[in-house]
Amino acid sequence: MKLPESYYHNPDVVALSRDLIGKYLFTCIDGNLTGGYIVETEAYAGIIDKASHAHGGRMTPRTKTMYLQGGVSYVYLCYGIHEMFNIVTSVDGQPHAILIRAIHPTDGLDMIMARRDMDTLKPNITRGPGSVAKALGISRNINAMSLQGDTIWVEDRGLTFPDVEVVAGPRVGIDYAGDDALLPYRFYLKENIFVSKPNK
DNA sequence: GTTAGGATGGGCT
DNA sequence: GCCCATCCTAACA
Repeated sequence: MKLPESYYHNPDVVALSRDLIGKYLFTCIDGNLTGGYIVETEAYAGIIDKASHAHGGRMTPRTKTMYLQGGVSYVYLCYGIHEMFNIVTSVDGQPHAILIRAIHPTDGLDMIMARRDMDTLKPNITRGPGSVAKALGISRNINAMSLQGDTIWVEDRGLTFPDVEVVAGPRVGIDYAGDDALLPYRFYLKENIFVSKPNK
C-alpha cells in the first residue's frame, strides 16, 4: 500500500509526476487522519530548471531539503501566507521535487473542513497548493520528513487514469522562468472539479 | 541590518 | 475578475 522508498528514487521526475496522479496522499497530525487522491502535480526538475528554487545549483537553508535523497517532504512558505507541499525525488544531491497542487479528499472530511473553516465540501477546499497543505494540516515543521513514517505518506490503492484523462501543460505562476515556463511539467485530471486554474 | 519580491488564495463585485 | 493579505527567504550593504 504505502509507496516504498525505492519509488521515489526514480531519476525521471516528470514521469513520476504523471504517475502520482491517482495516488493517495495522507497525513496523520495530532491523531487526525486526513487525505485523498492526487489530481494535480507539477515537476521541478533540478538545477537546469529555471523555475526551480534549486536552479543553477542554488543551495540555501531552505532549498537544501531538495538535495536530499528522494522520499522526503519539502514544505516552504510562499507570499508569507501559503505553505506548499512538495515530494523530493531522485537520488541524493539531485534536487528534484514534485509540487502537489490539488487532491480529491476522501478521508477525514470533517477535519479537512474544520481546518479550512468551511462547513461544506466546496470544490476549492483542496484546490491549489496552499489549500492542500492547509486542509491536510501540513506546515513547515513537516519539512524534510520521511514519507515512510506515520505522519505523512503516499499510498497506491490501485486507482489509475488513462492518458486521455490526464492533461500535461505548462506550470502555473512561474512567468519569471523564461523558456522553462512553457515546459509541460504540470499534470492534472481533465475537468476534475478540484483542479486549480485553467482546467479543460 | 535592510529590503525586494515570491511555485498564491479568497472574498467581494 | 480585481484586489488584498502578509512574512519568510535570499541577496546585498
